[in-house]
Amino acid sequence: MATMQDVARRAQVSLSTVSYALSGTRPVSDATRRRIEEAMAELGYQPNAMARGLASRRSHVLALIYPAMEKGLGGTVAEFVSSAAETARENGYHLVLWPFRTTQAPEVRDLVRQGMADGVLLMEVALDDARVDVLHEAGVPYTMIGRTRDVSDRPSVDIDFERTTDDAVAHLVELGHEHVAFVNHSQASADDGYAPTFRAEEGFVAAMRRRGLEPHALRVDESPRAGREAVATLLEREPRLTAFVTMNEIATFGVVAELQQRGLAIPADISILSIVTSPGVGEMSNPPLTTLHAPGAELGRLGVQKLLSLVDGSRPSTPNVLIPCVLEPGSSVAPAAGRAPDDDREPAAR
Amino acid sequence: MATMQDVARRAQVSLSTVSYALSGTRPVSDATRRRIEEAMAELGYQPNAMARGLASRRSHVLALIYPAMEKGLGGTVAEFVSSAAETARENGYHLVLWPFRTTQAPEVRDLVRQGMADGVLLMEVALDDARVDVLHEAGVPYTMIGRTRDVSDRPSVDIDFERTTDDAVAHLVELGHEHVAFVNHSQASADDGYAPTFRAEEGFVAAMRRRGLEPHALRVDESPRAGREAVATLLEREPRLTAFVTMNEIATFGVVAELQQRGLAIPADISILSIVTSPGVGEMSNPPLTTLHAPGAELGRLGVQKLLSLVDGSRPSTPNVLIPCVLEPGSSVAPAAGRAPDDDREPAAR
DNA sequence: GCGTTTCGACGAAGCGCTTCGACGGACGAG
DNA sequence: CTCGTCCGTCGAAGCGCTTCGTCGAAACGC
Repeated sequence: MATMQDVARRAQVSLSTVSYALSGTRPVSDATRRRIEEAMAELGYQPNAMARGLASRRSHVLALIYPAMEKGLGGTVAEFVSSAAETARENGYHLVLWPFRTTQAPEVRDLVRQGMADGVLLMEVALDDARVDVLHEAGVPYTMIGRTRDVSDRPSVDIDFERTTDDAVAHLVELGHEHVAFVNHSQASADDGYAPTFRAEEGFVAAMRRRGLEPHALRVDESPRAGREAVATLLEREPRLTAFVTMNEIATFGVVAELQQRGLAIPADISILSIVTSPGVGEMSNPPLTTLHAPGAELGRLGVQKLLSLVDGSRPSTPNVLIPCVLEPGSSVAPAAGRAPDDDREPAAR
Repeated sequence: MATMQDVARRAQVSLSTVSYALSGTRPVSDATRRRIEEAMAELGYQPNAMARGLASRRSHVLALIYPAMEKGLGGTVAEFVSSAAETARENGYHLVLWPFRTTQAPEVRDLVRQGMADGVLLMEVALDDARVDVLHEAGVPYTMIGRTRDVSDRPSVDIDFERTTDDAVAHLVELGHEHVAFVNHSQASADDGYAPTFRAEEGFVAAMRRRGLEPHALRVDESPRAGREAVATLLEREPRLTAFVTMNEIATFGVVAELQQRGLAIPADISILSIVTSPGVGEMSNPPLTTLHAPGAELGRLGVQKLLSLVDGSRPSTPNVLIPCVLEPGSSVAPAAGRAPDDDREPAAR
């Protein structure tokens, strides 16, 4: 493998001149630069990543701490990871995967100290997350996907749950729905400090109250069976329900199945609006679900960009952002039963 | 950040002795080793990854070239990636993500030359894949997930499509099914040289013929709509069909929907056995699908282990392996219509 | 015309580690 | 008691690059 020294010899210049030509840190005359570029091309030269990293104290590696979930990763996570990796690459960085859960803060600290990563992206932060503290103390640039309890000055990008739940409620209310239930993630997720469970619930409750409506929210285990039971519970609590907002993909399938089994047609009798969904999930139901799908790819891109602005002072800094979910029309939402047909159109959710 | 020099000073030994104590490359007395370990603990020492990499010419990084698919990644890919990352970490390696499609062999070559990765894991190899050639020529250790056209001596792990399709057919035949159709991936995937499309089709055809049965295989686009159309096409071709084997998750939902719409009960009238499925997909149908699910996690683990055995001569080498999919019972497969009820049990798939 | 900038290039000192050759002392063999 | 071995340790030479200080020569001002 050709080294920078080889290039220098071939171009009849000193090693350092090659380095400057490559980095642009100091001026190099056009003639010299040309000779160097030729030499590099002829030798197929590629700078050695380790040497460069050692000398510059810049590994050009970003680490992504992702949830090593037992349940397997959902499509949103995959989309996020993929988009993050791609964005990193476009900017000359590598993305390494660090599978660490909230409890593994010490491991994170050790890895960070090895200087392998210039910055860290932290997915699925819990409300109280020791990993964040570790990163903060270590002084490594980092960006959270999600937010810790205190909505502090810590750099983050996140889904805008308030906006998303409000959009969902608004969409349904415009169609005449007044009795709407919310199928949330499980109690177990809440116990783990999984933030979306709280933020979405609060958002839904607020959105309903704001419109003078009674919110019916339920935390439901991530299983079709629990989804079926949720329908039973919620319909008992409020028989006049005409719509469900769901943020629990697996349970949603149970909800659909149970409603159909009870002879309730979707969307004629009951509407279902599934929020924060993974790509393609809507299509897997019959009828296809109307969804507000999670902006996984966008989060990945923005997260990396934000992190890079922290790592590399020369890039424009980007502010903390909240991204709402995007409406993807399906066939599971219709005007509330009993409404005049001229209300038939579905207004945009935004 | 403490350096090895700091540790050496504190433990009153030379730099090199610390290095030997850490690596075990040369003997170090117990007393000395103890002093060194104490010093390391007191300083919170962690060896610098870049320096170590430069000096040893070992980055301790594995690269995973994964399909930067437009369609978004499926659960199997996510499971694979996650398991690969975890296995790498358990062995003291990092996993970096390189999103490159088949056409980006030059980019792969450049990155490899930068010496960032000790070895490369290549997902979703196409039948003819320039990336493999590049890796081969560069002399980097690599392992393919999947296989190229010539079933050569190239290191790989893969799903055992023959076995999986044969298991599927066997399972159905034991239940009395004689007219079975296969819903494959799309023609487009075949045109891209996507190997599973071919291997599974060949496997299915062979499995049917071996039993004296007529195979009905169809390549179907990855959409529910195409799945519905496939049902129409196949039922027209062979009205006596009692079972579908599907290897196309999105289309499968269309298949289910179309059958139900035609008043055909699943599994009473028609059985559906979905193969090479992502985790959790079965539960998303109503009734839940019986599946042979893809061993994503196992492939990830074995792929990394194989690669490490190539990278690091001191590890036991592992042979090329083919892993079959695993039966996950659901409620979409039953004895063929018209069969006696005493045949009611579902035999194990192998 | 001479001193002073400015520009472009050079040499050398690291970055923090691995690894090779060497060496002193303890120990067994003769 | 002496010589050869082996064990444990040390010093130094890189690994391939970045970056600082420096310096010659061309360009400039008065």
